[in-house]
Amino acid sequence: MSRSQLPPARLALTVDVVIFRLHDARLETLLVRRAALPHKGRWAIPGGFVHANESLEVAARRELYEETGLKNVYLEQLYTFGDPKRDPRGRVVTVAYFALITGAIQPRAGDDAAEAVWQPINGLPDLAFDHKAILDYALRRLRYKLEYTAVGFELLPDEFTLAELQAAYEIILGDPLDKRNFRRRILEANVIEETGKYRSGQIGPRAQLYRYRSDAVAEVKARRLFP
Amino acid sequence: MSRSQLPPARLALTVDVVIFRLHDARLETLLVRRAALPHKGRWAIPGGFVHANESLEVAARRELYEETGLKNVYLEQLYTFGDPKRDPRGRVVTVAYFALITGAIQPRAGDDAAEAVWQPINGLPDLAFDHKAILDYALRRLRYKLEYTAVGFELLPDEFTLAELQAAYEIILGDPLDKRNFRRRILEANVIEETGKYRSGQIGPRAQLYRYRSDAVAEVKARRLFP
DNA sequence: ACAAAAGTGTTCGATATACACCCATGT
DNA sequence: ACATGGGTGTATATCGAACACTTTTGT
Repeated sequence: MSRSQLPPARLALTVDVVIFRLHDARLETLLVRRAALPHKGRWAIPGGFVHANESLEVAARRELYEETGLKNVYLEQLYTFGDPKRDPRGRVVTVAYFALITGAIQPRAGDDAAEAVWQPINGLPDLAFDHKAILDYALRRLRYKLEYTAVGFELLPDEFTLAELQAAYEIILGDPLDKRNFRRRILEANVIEETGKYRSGQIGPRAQLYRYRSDAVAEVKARRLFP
Repeated sequence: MSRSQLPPARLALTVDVVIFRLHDARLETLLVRRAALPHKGRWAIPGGFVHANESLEVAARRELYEETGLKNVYLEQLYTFGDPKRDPRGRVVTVAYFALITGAIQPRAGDDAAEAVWQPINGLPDLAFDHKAILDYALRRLRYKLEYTAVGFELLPDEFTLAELQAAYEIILGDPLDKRNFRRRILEANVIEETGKYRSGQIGPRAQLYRYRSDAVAEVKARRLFP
């Protein structure tokens, strides 16, 4: 207990943001190569210190913006990692977030990163600190959420075809889904609506474009979307 | 970014532990009355500062032990609350946990608490800091977990009757369950086993006592226990 | 013409839900 | 004897899974 006055702290707080995107039919995450010690030269999840008067989510969004130039993307707190030995410099507790973005963003290396690149989830390099554990955790959470909620849309552009949406689910969940069952479920879930527009330019018939229904509820006591 | 050296921190880290128990057919949580400023005299979730070389979970277990004398109970990280204004003393980030305990424990007030008492979830008093939000979040998570996993056992003694188990679920989920369906599901889920012993001393037939199967898996891709 | 991809229903098995009585035991 | 509470099975509705063909369009 003893909550009456703040103790002098040798303590730092960071946020790390696992950023996912779909690209070339693969799930990818953004990694930076560390330019400084410790773990200089190793790959890491982008992140940094929380500023003095900044909430955790604002800090995470700031990091995300510095790396990708994106605002207003899907972001969710994941878990807080606080093992006393996780950082050799001292006590550094990190609040991990995960973000889902859309499209082909050129990453920008921050001041502490030599490079920033998209890495496919399969075949990741060794990671600095406990970042492997953080990434594994984020991936589990992404798959879990995808089965229960409509969060998959966050990885697609504003308008998409049902085939593209199904492909996104298949890539992340890792196994094929039945086309007719998929379409029925996603439509009955009432989370997307037709735009009235079509995608053509391909061999075959034009495909109806859909958009996410901003007024969709989902989530609360929702039945599993893909059991 | 700038992760090369630790900044001087005016920052404190606490853990807060929402402790649930079942008592008198009600769900209760342990609250302490604050003995010091800020929020002196108001009710709060038990918690305190994380020590220098202590992991977050160890800190949470220590707080739990100080309040209840219990070790080895169910404990799970909930969420990290870090709004810069949540504590008037300065920047205090708290990692919230929730714990499930069993039986009639006499709470012990810590050094910063004037009293520690069990409060039924319905009709809670005003809480200090952002503790109302933390408690609401914990409650949502408890209900959610109960529907999908077998975590309800953590609120019961080692041996229990099916009627007691069903009552626990009904209290927490808030609506009645069909006796025959409940028994079928919980037995088919294969998470409990007969002890061979019976509870008697009541009017009516003796009730078989069950125990949690320690080798039960559950959780991973488990079907919803009570849809 | 041909290849690629969009769109569309039905059947069958599994699971969830609703529902009522008998009997053992303690008072 | 009576009140309390433990234990048990079935019928129906709903949901999930498997499955194939036709049509459109670009090359």
